[in-house]
Amino acid sequence: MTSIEEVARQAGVSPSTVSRVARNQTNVSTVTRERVQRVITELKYIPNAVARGLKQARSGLIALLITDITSPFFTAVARGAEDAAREAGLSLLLGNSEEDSDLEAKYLRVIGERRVDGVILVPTNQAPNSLVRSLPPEIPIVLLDRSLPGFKADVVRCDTRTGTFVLGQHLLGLGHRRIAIVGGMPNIPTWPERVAGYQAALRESGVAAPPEFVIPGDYNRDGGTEAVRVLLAQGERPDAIIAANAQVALGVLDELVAAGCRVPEDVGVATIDDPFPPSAFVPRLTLVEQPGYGMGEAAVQLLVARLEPAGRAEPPREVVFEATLRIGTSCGETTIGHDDVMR
Amino acid sequence: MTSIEEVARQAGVSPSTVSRVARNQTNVSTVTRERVQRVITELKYIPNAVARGLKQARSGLIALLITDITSPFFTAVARGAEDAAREAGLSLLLGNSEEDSDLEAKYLRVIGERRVDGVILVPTNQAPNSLVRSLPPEIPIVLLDRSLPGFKADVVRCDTRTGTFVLGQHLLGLGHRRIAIVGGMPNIPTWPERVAGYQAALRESGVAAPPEFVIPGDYNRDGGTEAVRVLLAQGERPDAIIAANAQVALGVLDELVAAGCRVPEDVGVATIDDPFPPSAFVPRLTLVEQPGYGMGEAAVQLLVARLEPAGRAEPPREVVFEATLRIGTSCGETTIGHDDVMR
DNA sequence: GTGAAAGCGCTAACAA
DNA sequence: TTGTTAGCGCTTTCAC
Repeated sequence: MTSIEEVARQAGVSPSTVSRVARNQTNVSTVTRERVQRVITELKYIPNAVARGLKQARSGLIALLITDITSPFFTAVARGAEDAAREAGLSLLLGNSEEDSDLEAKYLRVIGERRVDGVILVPTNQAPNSLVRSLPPEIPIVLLDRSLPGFKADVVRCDTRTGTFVLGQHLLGLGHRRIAIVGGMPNIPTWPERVAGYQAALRESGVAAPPEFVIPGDYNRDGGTEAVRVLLAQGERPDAIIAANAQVALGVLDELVAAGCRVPEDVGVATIDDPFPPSAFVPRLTLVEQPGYGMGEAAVQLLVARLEPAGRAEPPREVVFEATLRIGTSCGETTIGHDDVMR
Repeated sequence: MTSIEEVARQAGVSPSTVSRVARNQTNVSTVTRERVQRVITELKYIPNAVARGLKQARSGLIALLITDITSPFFTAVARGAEDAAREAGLSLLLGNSEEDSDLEAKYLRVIGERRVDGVILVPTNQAPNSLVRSLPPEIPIVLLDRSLPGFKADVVRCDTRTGTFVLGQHLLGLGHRRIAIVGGMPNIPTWPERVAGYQAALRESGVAAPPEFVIPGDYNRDGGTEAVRVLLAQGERPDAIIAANAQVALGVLDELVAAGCRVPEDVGVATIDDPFPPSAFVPRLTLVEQPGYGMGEAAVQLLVARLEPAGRAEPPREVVFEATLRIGTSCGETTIGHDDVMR
C-alpha cells in the first residue's frame, strides 16, 4: 500500500510536503504541488486515515446503533442521520443490534475501540452498566427513541404517549370499546409510555382497559402473532388492537388472518411507527407516525454540538418530537382520504 | 483516554505485559495478570484499535455499501452480511449510497482511507473507474447484485432473468396479454436482464412485447409512478405490470390507485425483490423473490476467503442464486394460498 | 516554501 | 515470565 514516504521519495520532497499537498494546504509552491500531485495520482496514493486518526485523536466517524434494520422507523432514522452526518463532514458507521443486549455490548466495544467521535444509540434495555463498560467515557453518546433512566446523556425521542392517547381517542370515536394494546417490551420505556397513553384515552371516556388487554411481547413479528394467540384464547375478543410497532402489527395481521378474522370488519388494527410504504394495499394501516428522519438528523446535530470543545460540558439536552396520527382504513374508518398521508 | 502505558505504569509492569493481558495471551503469570486486570478495570482502559490497526495493518472491519436502505432486499442482504461477518470475527461498516455515484465515490474514499479489510459493493453504475480511483487496489472487493463488466472481482448475484421469465409465464397463464415491465435503470445490469427474461417468456408464447411496454426509470418509488403515467398516457393500457423492484412497485400501485385503476381487477401488478413484510393486506403482491439474506452471507464468505493469504491470487468467483416465484393475489390469481410463502 | 524530528498507542521481535 | 526496542503512517511543531 503506497505510503506518504514513498510518494515523497518519488517526488523528491519531504513527507511533510506531500501531506500539505494531499490536504490542500496553501503553503506549497504551485510547481511543487503539481509535481507531487502527479506522483500521487501515478502511485494511486490514498492517505491512511488510521495513521492520521492515531495522530489527530479524532476519526471523523460516528456510529449509529439501531435495534432493528427492518423497521421502517429505524431505517428512516438511519437516513436522516446519514444525511446530517455527511452535511457535518462526518462518516456514519451503522450497526444493528437486533434488540439483543449482548450484541449491543459487542458493537459498543468495537465502536469504542475504534475511537469513533461519538455514538448514537438506541439502547436495548435499562442497563446503562454494560454501556459504560463497553465505551470509553470520553466518547459522547446520544440516546435515540429511548432514554436510560439514571444515565446522563442527550436524548432524542418522540412523544408516543400523546400519540397513543390520540390514537385511542380515534378508536373510541369509531365505536371501538374493547381495545387491546400489544407487543412492547416492558423493559423498554416506549412500551409503558404507549400503554399509559392508551389507558389515559380509555379512562377519559370511561371505557375499561382490562389488564388482559395489555399484552407485552417482543418488538417484532412474533411478538404480534403471540399476542393475538393469547387474545383470541381469552374469553372476550377485542374489537381493535393497537400494535406497539410496525413489525408487531404485521404479526398481528398474520395471526388474525390465520384465525379467520377479517380486518377491519371483525377487528381493527392500528400501530405506532413510521409507516411501511405499502399504499394501494387494503386496508391501509392506521398509525401514529414518528418522524424518524428528523429524529436521526437531530441526533447527529446534538452529537456535533458535543464534539465542539464548548459543548463538552453542557448539561444533557432532550429533544422531543411529536407523533402524528395518520388515518387509514384498518380500523373501520369510512372517511377515507381525509388524511391521506400514508401514501 | 487511558493508554496502555498508563495502565503499565499504574500496575508496575511494561506495556507489553499489559498488551498480553488485554489480549488474553498465555505467557503471563497469574499474579501479574490479576494485578494488571484490576488496573485495567479501574482505569476503564479500552484498547485503541486505531493504533493496533496501524501496527497490524489489518482492521477486522469490512464495509458493505448498499444503494437503498429502505429496500427489503438490501435490508435482508445487510442482515445476512452482518451475521456472517460476526461469525467470522469481523465488524461490518454499513453505508447507503442512495443509488448516487458521487455519494458512492465518497463512501469508497472514506472506506479506503480507513483501510478496511474488504468491501462488499452494490455498484451504482457501470463505471469501474471511479471505483478504482477511490479504493486502494489492495483492498478486495465483492460485487453484490450487479456485476461490473470489465472489472475483475468476485460477484454474488441472483438470476432474475430466469425469475422474470417464470413470472412472465405465470402472468400469461393467468390470461394477461398486454404485459408491461417498468422502472429499472438501463445502466444497471439487473434491468436488461429482467427485460430479457420478460421478453423470452412472451416470445415463447407468441405474445407481443411492444417497446412502449418496456419503460425504464429510477429504481425507486418515483420511477414507478412516472412509468405508470407514461403507460396510461399511451393508447393501449396494459393488463399487467411488472415492476423492477419493490420500491418501483409501490410507485406503480400509488399511481394506479390515483388514476382510478383497481388492482388486480383492471391491472395486475407483480415485482422482483425480497418481499415487503405486509401480509394480511389485499392484494398480496405476486413477486419474484431474491434470497437477500443468503446473498449477504455468501458475499462475506467470498470476502473472507480473499482475506486469507492463499485466496489473494485466486481467480474471481461468481455465486449465482436462484430467484423464486411467490404467488400472491395482485395479478388476479384465484388459487390463493397454494404458495403462501409471502406471509 | 520546505524539511527534520518527534510522537500518537499499539504490537512484534528479540533479549534477558 | 517479563521488558526493551523499533516502527506502523501520518501530522505537527520548529527550524531554516
